[in-house]
Amino acid sequence: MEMKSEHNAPGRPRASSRDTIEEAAAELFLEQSYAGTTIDEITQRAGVSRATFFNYFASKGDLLWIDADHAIERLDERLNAGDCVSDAVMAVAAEVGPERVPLAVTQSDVMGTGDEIVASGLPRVARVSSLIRAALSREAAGVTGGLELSVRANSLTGAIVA
Amino acid sequence: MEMKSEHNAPGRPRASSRDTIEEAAAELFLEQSYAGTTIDEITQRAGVSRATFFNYFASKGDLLWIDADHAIERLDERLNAGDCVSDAVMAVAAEVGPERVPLAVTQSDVMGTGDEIVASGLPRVARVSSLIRAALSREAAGVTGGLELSVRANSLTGAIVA
DNA sequence: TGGATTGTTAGACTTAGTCTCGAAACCGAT
DNA sequence: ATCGGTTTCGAGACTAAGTCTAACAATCCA
Repeated sequence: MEMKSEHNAPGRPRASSRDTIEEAAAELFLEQSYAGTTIDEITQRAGVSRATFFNYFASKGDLLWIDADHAIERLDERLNAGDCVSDAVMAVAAEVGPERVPLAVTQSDVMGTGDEIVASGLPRVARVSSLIRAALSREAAGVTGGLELSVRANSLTGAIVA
Repeated sequence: MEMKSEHNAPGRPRASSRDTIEEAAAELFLEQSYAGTTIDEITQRAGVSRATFFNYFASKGDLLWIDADHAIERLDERLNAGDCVSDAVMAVAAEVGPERVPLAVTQSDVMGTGDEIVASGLPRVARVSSLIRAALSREAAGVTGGLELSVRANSLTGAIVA
């Protein structure tokens, strides 16, 4: 388990661009809306090039789900560590707290449809659902009803989203 | 209720472009995948201009959900006609039948991730959910528990999707 | 014949996302 | 100090989706 890549990484060191980009994006999303700001503007304010943006984020929509992605990773860790499903979910949910409202929510209020936002969020839901399904199938090894499994997993993720 | 706009519409008549586009797209999606065909190719084969495409479809992804959209509209009609929810859902589901597999499904098998496909499908799910929520709230006028309403609506849509 | 209305088209434009290549910054070893 | 190796950063070209505008074509009605 490499923790933080101490200080002897081969190659050029990162210029701490990631945090800079996140901050610039958060600012601009407040000033103008999400849909109203281009990647060019973000990288321009962050003082990095456009190529660097895609070096850190796979798509523009990823910016809306930074916090959620962190939470999902923690959930994954706990599940892999053998925690039971409900415990892991509650623990992670408690960690995030209400002050950590993801940008996605605040933006969906501002924007008209929020259609693109919800679309960008779908892969996260799918991932959580997949994680929980796997964990559930490990828990109840005997019950092989795949469909019922999916249903339970989906209803759980639905509860989480709410 | 205007049925089909008999034959005396003012203005230029449609050149039956819509069906032509749908057919061309279906062909190309089979030959090459969904992601592998551009809108230019589709309109080229259909013999219409690119602008005309966006005159009939709001986005490329809409092509995958033509059948589903028809079903949704029928569902809407039935609900507005006062049918009870479960009856309307069953009726529409019976209408579609298994031979009418939407392109979305066949394509998601072919493609790698199917991520974009599922994203393009989300608005449909949202719409169905919205319709059902509205109908349910009309049915049980007394129960104002908005959250429980949403939960029931969502679980119903989930069942439909499956 | 001459609007009024509607469908079609061409083309420019913006933006997200991909790709390639070269330069910059660091490492360890010679 | 210099030489590879390795990784990040940046510039620019490129594709493709989607928007927009303004012109053109076909039809109806008067």
